[in-house]
Amino acid sequence: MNYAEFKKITVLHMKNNSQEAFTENRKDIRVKKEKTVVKNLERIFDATLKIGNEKGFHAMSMRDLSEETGLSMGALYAYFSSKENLMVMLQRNGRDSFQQILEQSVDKDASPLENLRTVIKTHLFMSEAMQPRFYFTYMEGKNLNKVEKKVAVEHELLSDGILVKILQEGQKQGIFKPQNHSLTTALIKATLNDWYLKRWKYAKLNVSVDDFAEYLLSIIEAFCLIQPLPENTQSHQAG
Amino acid sequence: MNYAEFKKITVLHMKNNSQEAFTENRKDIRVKKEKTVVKNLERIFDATLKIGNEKGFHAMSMRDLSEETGLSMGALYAYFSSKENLMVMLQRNGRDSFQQILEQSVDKDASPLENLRTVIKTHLFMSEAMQPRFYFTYMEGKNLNKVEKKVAVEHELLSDGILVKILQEGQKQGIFKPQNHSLTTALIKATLNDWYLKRWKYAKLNVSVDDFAEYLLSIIEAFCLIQPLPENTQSHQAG
DNA sequence: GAAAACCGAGCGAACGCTCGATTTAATCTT
DNA sequence: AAGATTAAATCGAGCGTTCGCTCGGTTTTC
Repeated sequence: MNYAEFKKITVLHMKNNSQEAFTENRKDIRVKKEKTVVKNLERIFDATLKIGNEKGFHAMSMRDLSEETGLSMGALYAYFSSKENLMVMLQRNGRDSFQQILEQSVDKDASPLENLRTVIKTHLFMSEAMQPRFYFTYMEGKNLNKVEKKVAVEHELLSDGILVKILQEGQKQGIFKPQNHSLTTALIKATLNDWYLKRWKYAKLNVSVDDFAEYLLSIIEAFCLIQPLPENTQSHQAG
Repeated sequence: MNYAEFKKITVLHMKNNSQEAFTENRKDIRVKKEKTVVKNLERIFDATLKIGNEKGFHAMSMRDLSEETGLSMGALYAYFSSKENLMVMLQRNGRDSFQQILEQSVDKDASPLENLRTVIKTHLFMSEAMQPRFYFTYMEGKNLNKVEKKVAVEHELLSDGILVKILQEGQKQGIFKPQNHSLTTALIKATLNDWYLKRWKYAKLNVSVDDFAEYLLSIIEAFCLIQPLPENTQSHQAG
């Protein structure tokens, strides 16, 4: 699987997440008609991500958001109860579907190595397709209140668990070396996050998301596999 | 070298960086006596890092800073010309000495492998000793103006260059495999940054900074070395 | 007794948010 | 089909508060 293939299959699944936001935040939303809510929530989310990525969520004023969305101040507050509530909605929204897609990507009948490759690529390709959202979630997560911060941490550990489980299964099958799989996973996640956090660097290095995936996987495999794979024919060397 | 040894040698070198800040920002500072400036700048920097890490720099008000430092609003503004100027001072300060210490840690007579190990540990141990500063610099860097952002990017590329050079030299000597050393470096940096960005996770995993260093190095060596080292006697396996 | 350092009330501007007025859409009546 | 009625959605000036920052006055230092 490469990014182009992934996009065709999965992007549609991720688009209609403002509909989820409607059902999950019904009580905070004063507008009745679902169609209207979905349409305007998407505008609000997109605008918030745009401005938020440019100058940070806290520096974004509701007047900025009003201008960007074309909605008045009053209209905006029909879709969320406060600025913080908007932030929480944005953080929650998409997190569940992210976890879900990651878990669905695991194939029970496939080998641990195949699953390792699939999960890493899925994570990477999702962040590529929704870079502003991932960047925003990472950077603004620290400004959440205690409760929401705890929820975010638990979600991250849950997501880490997918990889840990695959590594453990691989060890059990005698394919992967016995190692600290939680730590391996943490390091893998760090590099996966870097793809959307340090976009400018990889653009400068002329590295595509497919290049990145293959390179990262070759590192992980060199470390984890007991039986090293035959050398890849494509060269990794820079120009 | 482990963290305890590092701390004894290098921490003193990093403490007096508010003195540098004085000489570099003389024109923006109204207070004359160097001793007074150094003392109060350190209080201001420490307080800014503390509050900034708690609630973000933008959410920190000058009244917050006044309370935390024990200085009045008027006194504060004798040490910087604006809130943004304070941010810029903090970002610049320490960056040069960081680069300098990293470069000094490279030993021309040592092997590339030794230098790789030293540089990675030095980076890691510095971020451990000054975690609030590193966290602040990473998280608030995006809120800088265009010029300062460009300076930050150039510094990062400069710092990456140290590792790239070591990897290239290792390849030349036939110790390291021919690979995309810039990309390898980017991935290494991503994991190094994760150490101070996701502190809670490594605390939960009960991983010390020394553990982290050794584990990361074993991954890098598995990927880079042509002649694999004999298996480490200490087990990486989790409990 | 200057000079240096510090103080903190107060300025205009911008903030998050509200609410009565207004416009738009949906439903009912004939 | 057209007008009347009601409900839904939007509007934006204005509220109270807080923001970054200043400056005339006070305290500290030498």
